[in-house]
Amino acid sequence: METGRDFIRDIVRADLEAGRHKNVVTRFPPEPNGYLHIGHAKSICLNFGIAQEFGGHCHLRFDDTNPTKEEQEYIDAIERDVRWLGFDWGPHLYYASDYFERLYEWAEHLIKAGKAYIDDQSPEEMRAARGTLTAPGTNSPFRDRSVGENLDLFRRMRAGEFPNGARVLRARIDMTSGNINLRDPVLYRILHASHPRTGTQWCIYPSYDFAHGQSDAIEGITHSICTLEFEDHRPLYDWFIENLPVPSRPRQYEFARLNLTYTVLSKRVLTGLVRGGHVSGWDDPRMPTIAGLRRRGVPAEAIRDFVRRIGVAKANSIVDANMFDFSVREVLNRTAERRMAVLRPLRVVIENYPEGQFEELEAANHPDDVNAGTRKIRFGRELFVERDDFMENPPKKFFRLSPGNEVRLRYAYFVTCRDVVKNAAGDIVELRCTYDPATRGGNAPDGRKVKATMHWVSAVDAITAEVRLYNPLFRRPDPDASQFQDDLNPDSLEVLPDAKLEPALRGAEPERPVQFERQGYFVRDRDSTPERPVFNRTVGLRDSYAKAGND
RNA sequence: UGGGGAAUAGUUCAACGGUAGAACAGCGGACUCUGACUCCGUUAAUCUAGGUUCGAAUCCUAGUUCCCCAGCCA
Repeated sequence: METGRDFIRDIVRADLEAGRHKNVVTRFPPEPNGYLHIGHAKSICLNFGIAQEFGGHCHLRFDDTNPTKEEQEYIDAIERDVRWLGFDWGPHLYYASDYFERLYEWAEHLIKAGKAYIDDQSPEEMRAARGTLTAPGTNSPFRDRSVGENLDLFRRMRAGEFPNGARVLRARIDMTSGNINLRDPVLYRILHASHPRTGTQWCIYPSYDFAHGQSDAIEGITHSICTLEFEDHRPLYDWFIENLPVPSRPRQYEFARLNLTYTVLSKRVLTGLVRGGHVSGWDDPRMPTIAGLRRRGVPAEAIRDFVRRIGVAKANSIVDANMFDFSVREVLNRTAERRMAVLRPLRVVIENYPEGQFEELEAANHPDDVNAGTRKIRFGRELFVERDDFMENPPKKFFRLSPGNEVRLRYAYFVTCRDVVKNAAGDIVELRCTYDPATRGGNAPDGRKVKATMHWVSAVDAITAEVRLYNPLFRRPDPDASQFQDDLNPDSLEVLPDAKLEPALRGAEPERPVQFERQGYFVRDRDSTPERPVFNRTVGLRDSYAKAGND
């Protein structure tokens, strides 16, 4: 097992060596209020990865303390996505809501110790009394209620005697603290709402701060790993652990969340994209969600490889999306079988090939893997080639088809363009070519070379398909999350309605990407029908010709 | 002007007082029945200023810049 080197693994290793724990226990704690995205994948790989590497285990725990935002659909989707990513929580599936009763008892414990009180202030009053970043807060007029009164009020809160927002339970810590999280944080609020798991059993719910660390302690989590924005919650996390009779002593560590160029990894924004109809759903292949990436054809292995490459640190950063594409190509180049498909077809007639005649040629399924075997493809008088592979007036560096130029049709013959047929509007509608029968299979006996090999599809055999090309959802490398609509890329989806596929693609399976030679990696989409397959482009092949500015 | 963090090639991450290194991106080349893959070469960095030390990215001091925090969200 390759053990990565990062500051968190260093800490875990040191703790184990020092005998502070005999077993490492981590957890991935999503709130079920949206789908998981590539940023969560970083956390999942970190938490489950550490557990694997050090022989411990990792819990999946839903942080379901806010019933107004959480849904069963998200719980199901999250489980599915974590599993698909390749991780297993075994029997360790938990919910913060499993601990509601114990958390309630611990709240009473704090009240009895004089360390928590019921505040009747309105949200506005509380905000005003909290002070500012530079000015201290002021004590609530309800801060010194008796233990008896606090207990009575808290029990009546639980009993449902008060409407939403009427009162809260707060910790009594320090309204003048420089750390605003310590200015008497809210522990419980009244929420008359149905919870996906506890139904209407409760009408008061613990806050994140009051639930998270205690849940960690209950489960015996040794290393509670979260993102940087929780760094200044750590003193509060520790305060609860120290002031409550918890069964273990977890510690929180923070790392920098993932950012990727040309995308936004914010649940708020992703939810906005879905609800605003900017995408077709959480699994729209343009989405950076796990479900979207899966539908686009990205293998789980590529996501894991990517996460390994980017490392873990505490500095805010934005990873170049090229790194992600690299990992995707890395896996797909190795695993995807090759096929030929013409995305934007241009008809070719081989003038010296007999009408009605066909022959079978053999094509390799993978250039570097003979075990992948071969398949037969049919050649005939009428073919399709890529429109981009022909230029009537080619620039100097263009090696593909042009009038008078000879190229190779992959696995077939050398052909030469003899004539260009246009319609009344002047558009090229057909190419007239000749082939050299001596070059069957793709090599010339006289040793002459061609500078280009092109993919093609036999016209009578071709399957017509819809192909969807995806471009970044945002047009700026660093989109403004607060007004993401302004930065949306209007060309993020490009639909090619008339692609021509070789017949072997009829049996393409979902989640089994193939390479369309010279184009990229594609996968069959679930929108396919028997009559009309639909393919998604997972990622294009690198194209040094286009990159050189030769579009 | 409060509290908490972070600063190393264009980007992401290493170097844990002892030769600043990798990956991605870029550039150049080789190979090629995918202008792919692969291979070779190459450009390129310690936030600033002092100090400690034989020796500092690393330790100390002062400063600069960036990020997070004023939900009854997580």
